[in-house]
Amino acid sequence: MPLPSGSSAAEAPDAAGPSGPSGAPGPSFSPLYQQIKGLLTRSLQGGEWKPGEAIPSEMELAARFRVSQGTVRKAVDELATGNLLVRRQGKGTYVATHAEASTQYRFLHLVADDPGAARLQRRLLDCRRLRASAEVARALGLRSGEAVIQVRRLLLQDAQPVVLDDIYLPGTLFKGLSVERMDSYKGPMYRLFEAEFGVRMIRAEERLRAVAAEALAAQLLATAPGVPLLSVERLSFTYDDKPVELRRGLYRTEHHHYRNELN
Amino acid sequence: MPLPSGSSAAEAPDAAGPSGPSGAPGPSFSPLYQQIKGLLTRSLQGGEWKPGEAIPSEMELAARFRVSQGTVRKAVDELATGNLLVRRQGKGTYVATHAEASTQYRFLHLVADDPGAARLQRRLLDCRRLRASAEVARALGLRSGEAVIQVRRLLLQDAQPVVLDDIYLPGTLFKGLSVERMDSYKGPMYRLFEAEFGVRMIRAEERLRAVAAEALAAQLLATAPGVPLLSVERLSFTYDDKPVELRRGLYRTEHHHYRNELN
DNA sequence: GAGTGGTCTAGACCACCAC
DNA sequence: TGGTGGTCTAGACCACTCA
Repeated sequence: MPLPSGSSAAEAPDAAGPSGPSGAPGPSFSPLYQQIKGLLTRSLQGGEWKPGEAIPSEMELAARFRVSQGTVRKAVDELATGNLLVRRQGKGTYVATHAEASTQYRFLHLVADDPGAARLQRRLLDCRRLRASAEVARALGLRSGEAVIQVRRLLLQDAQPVVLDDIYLPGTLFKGLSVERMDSYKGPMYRLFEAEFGVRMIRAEERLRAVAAEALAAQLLATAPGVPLLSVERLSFTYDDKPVELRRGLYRTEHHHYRNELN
Repeated sequence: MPLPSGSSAAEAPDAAGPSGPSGAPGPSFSPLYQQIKGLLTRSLQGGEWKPGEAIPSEMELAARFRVSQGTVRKAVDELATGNLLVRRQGKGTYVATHAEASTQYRFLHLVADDPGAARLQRRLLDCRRLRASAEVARALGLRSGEAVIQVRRLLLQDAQPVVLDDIYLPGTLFKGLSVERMDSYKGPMYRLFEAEFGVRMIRAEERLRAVAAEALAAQLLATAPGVPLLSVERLSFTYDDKPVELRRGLYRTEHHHYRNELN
C-alpha cells in the first residue's frame, strides 16, 4: 500500500493487498503494475489511443496513475512484450499496428525455401454473407445461424498459387466488408481490419495437419487432387481473448515450408 | 560507468561505454545487465551450476559482480524468459531442466484431437553410428563424413504409431549412446542428453511440410503409402547457438494436430 | 525467523531523437 | 536543448518457503 493515504485520485488504482487497512480477506494479490497494465489495456481496447499513435510518456502515466515511473515501466514492458505496444527510444511508446513492415506477416509462418523468392501476391476470389454453421459458430462464439462473412482468397508467388484461405468473420463486427473494399486496400488484411473496423488481432492459435487436396482445392491451387497440403486452422483473438476470426488455410509445401521457433 | 573507479574486482564487468574515461571509440554500447547475462550464461555453459540446481541468490550475485541487486535481477529475468533459468519465489533461482513435468514435451507440439487421450509411448527401433551425409553435416556444422549417431524411434498412442523420428547427433558429443542406455532411461530424451552427456537443448527451429508417406515410413507407421504426413524437420541448438541435433519427424495427423501459438 | 524472490520508490545519469 | 525511453542504484517493504 505505498500510496500516501488521502491522496486517492479518481484514476488511482487500489492495490487491495491481503494486509490492507480494511483487513478484508482479499482472496488474491494483484501487484500495482498488473493493475496499471489492466488500465492501459482498457484504454487501448476503448480506443483512447489508436493503432500507430503514441501513448503518453511514462512520466505522464506515472502522474496520472499516482505511481512511480518504474511501476508504469514494468506495465508497459509487459504490454510491449505482448506486442500490444512498441517502444521507440527517444521518441515514445506507440500502439502496435499491423501496418509496419516488420509485422507485415506477423501471423503467416510460411516462407519460401528459396530465400530470394518474390513477394506474395493476393487475389480475392469471393466474399459473401452467410449463416454460421455449427462449427464456425462454436469457434467464433456465435449462435448457430448468425450472420458471418466468408472471404476466400489466394496467395500467389510468381503467379503460382501457394495458399488458399477461407476466412470467417462475425457479421456484426465487419458490416460493409466487400470485395471492392478489400481489393482496393493496399497492405495487410489485418491492417484494414484494425483501421476500418476497429478490430485488432492480438494473438492466435493454429492447428496444423497434413491433408490430401480435394478436387476443388486442387483446382484453385492449380495442382492435382490427392497432393499433400498443409492445413492450417487459425483462430485469432482480440482483446479479452475474444475470438474474431476463423481462418482455414491450405498451403502448398513443395517449395515453401512453415517455419516455427521453439523456445 | 557506475562502478566506483579503483574497485575493479576480478569478476567485475567493465561497461566500456562509448563515452568511457579512455575515450575509446567503442563501436557498441553494452548495458551492465547484458554483460552480467553473458557471465551467467558462461557459467551455465561451463557447468558451474548443473540443471536442476539452484544458482546463488540475487544478493550473492550482486556482490560477486559488484552491481546492485536490480541489475542482477534484470539479467536473471531475461534468462528466465529464455527458459534457461527458473525462478521460484521464496526458494531461489534454478537451472532449467528438461526433467520437469511442465516441460516434459516442451519441444513437441503434437497433441491429440481428443483431450482425454492416453500418454505417448516410446519405442526405439534403431541406433547406429554412421558417417554424416553432406546434408546432415551442413545442418550440424560438421564436415562431411564425420561420425554421426542416428536414432530411429516411434511414438505410439494406444499401440497406434503416431510419430516416426529420425534423430542425428554429432558422434563426438554423444559417445557411448546406445539403444540399451536409451531404453532403460525413464523420462524425456532431452533429459538424458543433459544428464548423461552434458548437452542441453536451449532452443530449436522447425520446418513443416505436408508430404506423402513413402513405402518404408508407411510400414513403420502402420498406414498406407501415399497418406499425407506432417514432416517436421527440427534443428536444436545448445549454448552459443551451436546446432547439436537434427531431427526428422513424420507425424500422422488423422487424430492429432500440431498446435502453435502466435503472438 | 531467516532467507529468497517480488514489488515499489525516488533519484541519478545515459542514449537517442527531434527541433 | 529538451523530452523520451533505457540503465543503474540504494533502500524499503511484501509474499513465499522452510526449518
